[in-house]
Amino acid sequence: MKISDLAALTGLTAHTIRYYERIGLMPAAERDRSGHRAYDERTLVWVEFLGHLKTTGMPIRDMLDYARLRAAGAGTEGRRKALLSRHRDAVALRVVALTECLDVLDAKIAGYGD
Amino acid sequence: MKISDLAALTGLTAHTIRYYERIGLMPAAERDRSGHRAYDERTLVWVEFLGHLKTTGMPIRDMLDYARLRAAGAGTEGRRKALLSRHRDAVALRVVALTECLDVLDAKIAGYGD
DNA sequence: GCTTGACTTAGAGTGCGCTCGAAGTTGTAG
DNA sequence: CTACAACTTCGAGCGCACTCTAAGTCAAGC
Repeated sequence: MKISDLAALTGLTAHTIRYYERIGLMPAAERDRSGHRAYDERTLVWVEFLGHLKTTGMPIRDMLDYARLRAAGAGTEGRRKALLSRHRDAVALRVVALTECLDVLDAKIAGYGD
Repeated sequence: MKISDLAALTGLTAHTIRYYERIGLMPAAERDRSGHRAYDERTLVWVEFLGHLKTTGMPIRDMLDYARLRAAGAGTEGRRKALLSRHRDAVALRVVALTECLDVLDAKIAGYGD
């Protein structure tokens, strides 16, 4: 899979994928015989997971912490779990906040009548 | 109410309040006899509403559209309602997306065992 | 063989939303 | 009268997450 394929599948641009690699969010990609990046299924899964973290508003610096723990391999599971759990709780709080704001918006909208 | 009071009540800084005024998010503040900004209750309500828009991720340029319609007064209610309705729907979609991501996170966290 | 287009690198530029600093003025407490 | 804190304006700087440009390489199709 070339970088354009990964880009098409993930919705990122090739530029962004190289940027993610550069900052350490993705491991250095394998290369084909012409020096082009070659990706496999595992990378796709990882990028999609990053997408979930991004959708939920995790800053890149925290994704980097997680990526480094993942790269460090065995022995870091506890810290990875803790990191994700903290994030999960923060997201749950944001869902509550957003839901409350929806009520405010609905009231305001209703106030404008038909 | 001075700018520091409004800042304390809203959680913004005085710097940010002046910035909001500068870009047009807030009308030019009244001044007391020494040239200091003097706010009333209505401003507080407006800033709190801006806070709801901000919490729900509305970009400042959209808040500006809303603020300009509001400043234009009567006759813009329909457009104000439409703007808020569009935003409301976008927020509702984001709540759904976040909730789905919460499931993904929970599954991932569970995968790390105890 | 040559064009075309996707790839490569390094590094500069962009848009957002603040955030801060400098330099000066004013109101209040001791 | 003097400190001192809080206010004023203007404009520069920052952190984030990309986003794009330039200059060059490479492989495949006509």
